[in-house]
Amino acid sequence: MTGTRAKLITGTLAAIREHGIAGVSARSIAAAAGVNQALIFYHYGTVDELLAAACHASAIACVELYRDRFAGVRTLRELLDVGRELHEREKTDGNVTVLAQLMAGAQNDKKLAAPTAAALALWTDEIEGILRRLLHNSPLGDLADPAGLANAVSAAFIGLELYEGVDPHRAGSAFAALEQLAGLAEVVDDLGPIARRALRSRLRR
Amino acid sequence: MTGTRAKLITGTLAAIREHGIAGVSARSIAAAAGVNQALIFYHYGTVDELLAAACHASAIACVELYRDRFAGVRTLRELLDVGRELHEREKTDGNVTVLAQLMAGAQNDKKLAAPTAAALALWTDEIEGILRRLLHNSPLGDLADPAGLANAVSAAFIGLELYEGVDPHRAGSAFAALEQLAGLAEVVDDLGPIARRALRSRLRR
DNA sequence: GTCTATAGAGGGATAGAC
DNA sequence: GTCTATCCCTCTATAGAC
Repeated sequence: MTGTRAKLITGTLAAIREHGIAGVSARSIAAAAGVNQALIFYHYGTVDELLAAACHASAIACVELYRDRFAGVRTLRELLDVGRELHEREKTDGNVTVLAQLMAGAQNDKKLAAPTAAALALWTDEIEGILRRLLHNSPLGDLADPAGLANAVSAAFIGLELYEGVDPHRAGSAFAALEQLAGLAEVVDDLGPIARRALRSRLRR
Repeated sequence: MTGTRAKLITGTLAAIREHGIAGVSARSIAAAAGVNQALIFYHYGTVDELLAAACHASAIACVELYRDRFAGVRTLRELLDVGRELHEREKTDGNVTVLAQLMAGAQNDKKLAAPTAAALALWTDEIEGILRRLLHNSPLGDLADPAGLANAVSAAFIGLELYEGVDPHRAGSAFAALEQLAGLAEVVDDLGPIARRALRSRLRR
């Protein structure tokens, strides 16, 4: 935690959160890390390389932090609760913010695309596992693609965090609407065997 | 179209698309606009002001372009088709890309927050109108909040466009999964009156 | 309204002492 | 590994000629 490389990683994440991808620089990172600016180039060669390393470290750490929480999810309701929790903690923690900024930067800086995609993949793989569990005993199970849905969920979450920083009130109403919608999915999930069969046969067409 | 202010607006949008929010500058904008750099400050005072004006102009024009298309949407399927069309045209047009970059920038540049939120509101208001129509004759109608859902839809779309620039394959699978899910909603929408009543009574609890 | 020129700050990256 | 000092570039914004 006290090594220079570690300081640079946490400093980079702090700088992205504070200044956004448009405002990060070797100087702002070094200031946040409390480290000499030249050390960035000694340890990582270029600023992009450091951003890539920080992106990787952040995703690994954050997914690790939520692994147990994710493993305990048994219902859609619980998945939404974890989402809420993640969203609340975002105000102080800011992991999704970092990912969103890197995604925005990666659109026009192709050296950032691969590390950003890898970080996203860590999240979506985790979510895919959860969805696979949730869908297993659902009448929707064999119709929904867990991997694709996990990607959609991640993308939506990224979009919502960006929305939050621009129009918190509307972002909040979006979260609320999604929870209402999930209530519907729970009802479908909870149908008796007869209704279930009817629904499935309809879905087949 | 040939006035300096108009050139600056279209140049700004081009520069955002080409360089992202991290790479736009008075110089890159002036180059894209084919105009002297000092004119930015003469006409708009600061780069942020120009970004705000371009954001507004882009949203107005793009929503206008899709207004008739939106007005014709009668089913969820048709809404998804418009979404697909918007997504396809995004590769050459890039209006959502611009919005996403401005949202990313607005997280840490509070002068961008209000114009970006206003541009988003133009989109969500349009989508809200569509959803209100779609939900009107649906058993879900009185459970779902059209405004909140419209915000969620917009946020998800922004997230998906960012995803597309970083991992096109996974973004594609996300789109596909959402279309599958919409197929389910269509079935629910298409239930006979008896099943409908049963579903509604379950939802009430 | 448009141009050139430039001030003054901040940027990435390197050389070389320690 | 870490530091200072520095090169050279790009940035925003302004002054002043046309």
